Amino acid sequence: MATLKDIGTELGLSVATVSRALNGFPEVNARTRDRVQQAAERMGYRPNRIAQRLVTGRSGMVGMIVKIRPDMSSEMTFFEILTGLTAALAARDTDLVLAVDQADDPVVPYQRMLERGILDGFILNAPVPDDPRVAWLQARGIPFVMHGQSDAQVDYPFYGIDNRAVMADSVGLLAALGHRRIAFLNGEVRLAFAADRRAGFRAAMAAEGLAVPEAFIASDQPGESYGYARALAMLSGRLGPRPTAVICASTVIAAGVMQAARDLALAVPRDLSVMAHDDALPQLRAINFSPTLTVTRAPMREACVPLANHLIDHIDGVAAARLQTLIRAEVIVRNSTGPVPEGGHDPWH
Amino acid sequence: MATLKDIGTELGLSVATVSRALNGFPEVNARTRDRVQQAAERMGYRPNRIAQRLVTGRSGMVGMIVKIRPDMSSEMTFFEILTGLTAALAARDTDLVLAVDQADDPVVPYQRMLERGILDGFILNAPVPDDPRVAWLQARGIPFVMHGQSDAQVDYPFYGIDNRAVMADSVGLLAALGHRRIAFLNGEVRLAFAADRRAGFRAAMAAEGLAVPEAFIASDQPGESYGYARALAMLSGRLGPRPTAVICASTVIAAGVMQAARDLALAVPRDLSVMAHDDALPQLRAINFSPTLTVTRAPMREACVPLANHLIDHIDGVAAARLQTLIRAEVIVRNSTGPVPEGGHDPWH
DNA sequence: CTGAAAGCGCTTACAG
DNA sequence: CTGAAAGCGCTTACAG
Repeated sequence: MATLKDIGTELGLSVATVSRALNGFPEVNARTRDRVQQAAERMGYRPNRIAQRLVTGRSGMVGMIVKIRPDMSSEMTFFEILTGLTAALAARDTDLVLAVDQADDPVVPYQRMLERGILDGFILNAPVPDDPRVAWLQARGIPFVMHGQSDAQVDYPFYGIDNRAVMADSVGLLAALGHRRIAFLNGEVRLAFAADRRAGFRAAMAAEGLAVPEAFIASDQPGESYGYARALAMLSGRLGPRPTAVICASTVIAAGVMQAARDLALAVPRDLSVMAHDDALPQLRAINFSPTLTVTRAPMREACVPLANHLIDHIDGVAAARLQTLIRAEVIVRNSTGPVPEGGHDPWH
Repeated sequence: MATLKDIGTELGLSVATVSRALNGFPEVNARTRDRVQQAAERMGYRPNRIAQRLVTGRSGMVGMIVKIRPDMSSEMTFFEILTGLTAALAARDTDLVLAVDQADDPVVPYQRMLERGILDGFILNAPVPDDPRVAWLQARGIPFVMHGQSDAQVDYPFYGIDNRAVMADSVGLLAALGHRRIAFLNGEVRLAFAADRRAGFRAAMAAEGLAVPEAFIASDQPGESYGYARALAMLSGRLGPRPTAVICASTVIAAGVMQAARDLALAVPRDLSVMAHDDALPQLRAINFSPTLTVTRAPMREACVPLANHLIDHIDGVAAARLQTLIRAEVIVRNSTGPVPEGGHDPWH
């Protein structure tokens, strides 16, 4: 592998000049720069990242800890993030080091990764309220960015969607169609995003003057069978009055709800309106549902670009306050939502 | 962060001695070693990996390229491998850098990763026959290990299961139960493992003197719906004589076959024997099937230990010939296989 | 048993 | 505009 010294020797220049030429310093003579660049090209020069990193004190590597959950939806999401993130980081000359969390203590895997001593920072995901990882990393001055933050009142970089707005938009859309009995199949409420959505749902329902029976809110790991089972229970009437509309935390859950509707011979949207939040997972596209699914939409993969940039900018010294992005999900009305059945029309009777 | 120099200054020793003490060189005085180790502990010393790597010429990082396939089974498998691999690599003080392959050319992502200049080697997976990545990496002298190799006649390190033996064992077990019409729902034959299994299936059937109608072999990305659809087609009799036993390339496929059997009111194993190869994915355990599934079994996660060690040993200079592991899957007879229906008993008539 | 020195391949003040 | 030198934090022959 050619080094700066090799190029310098070849051209009768010092390594300092070669380094400057290659790094585009303005003071180097234009002809010198050209000669250096051509020689570098010809000799197949590649900078030794390790050496660069030793002197700059940066490793060019960031870490992410993934938690195994036996749930397809989180795996699809993880793949999507992995795709977007590795591309976005590579554009900033940064590598992603992964580890799998199998521990109980939330900070242990971070500590273990840090001890290996080669990380500039972390990408955190799946925040919980008062996430213990935040305090731990902040106490040690380790840069990080939080993915999925939806509360803007924090002092660290994050990227997330406004989950309260998601629920306000969803409830608003259904209420405008006349629905008053709206159910919500949420994700796991121990996660911040789901807690925020639950709060958002309650607030939006209250704002519309609508009641929220306990049976209308469920929460679990996203999965088709969860959606199916809960929808079946709610729609069978076993749990009390039946909802005329269901909001799902994800398209995976919506797939289960749709199946339950089919099994109960309910037509969507005539008998039941269904909508979901859509992370744009390629395996389960809202547009392929039958009928096509009304959603609030915020793609995961694209989100990885600002996510990666926030982290690297923060490592570069940009203040956290300037690295906080809260985006509003897009509302896309398709064919799974419609007016409430007349007079609370009950197709079972 | 404390350095060797800090410890040396503290103790009145040279960095060389401190380095030797910490690295367990035999020549250092026992008391000196103790003092150094205590000081290192007290001062929270962590070796700077970057500096170590600059001088040793090793980065302590290996790469893996994952290919996105919109198929749950490959995602479950990937998670399983990620879990085992990061743990096994960490035990050898090595980090895993991941990238996602979205290109057409199979070597492009490897080239791109290599250009970033910080990898000691690669873990390859999902080999195809005459895999172009092999020649490309060998031409450049880049160490790698192949996961899923099942042909031992190669000159590079690998870990894999003997796929021909898998089929010989499966066919042998069913033939011993009297089955003569055995179908095989294979994976994608463009992948080496599936090509090997197909060859193994044909050879094993021939050895038993059994015919293999074209309709009895299918091949596709593993998935429940594939298993369901193909089993339904075969068992309906539309494609000719019906099989009395089905071998599945994975438990995911077997889940689809079981569902098809249920929908056709066929009892397993009375009317149909079902078996599968089992990668021991925690999300879909053979023991949770009803009836419990007879399998050939070779866990993915455990396989990552020898896989990681082979690669690192190879980077350390161990000859490829000593780093080739071909294991035989275990045959586990459970309740989904039984004697062939009497006289080729046909439950449909 | 320990130390002084060279070196891994870069970057970057400091001189000229 | 270019070069000589110091330095990033280690490892490891080479002396003593």
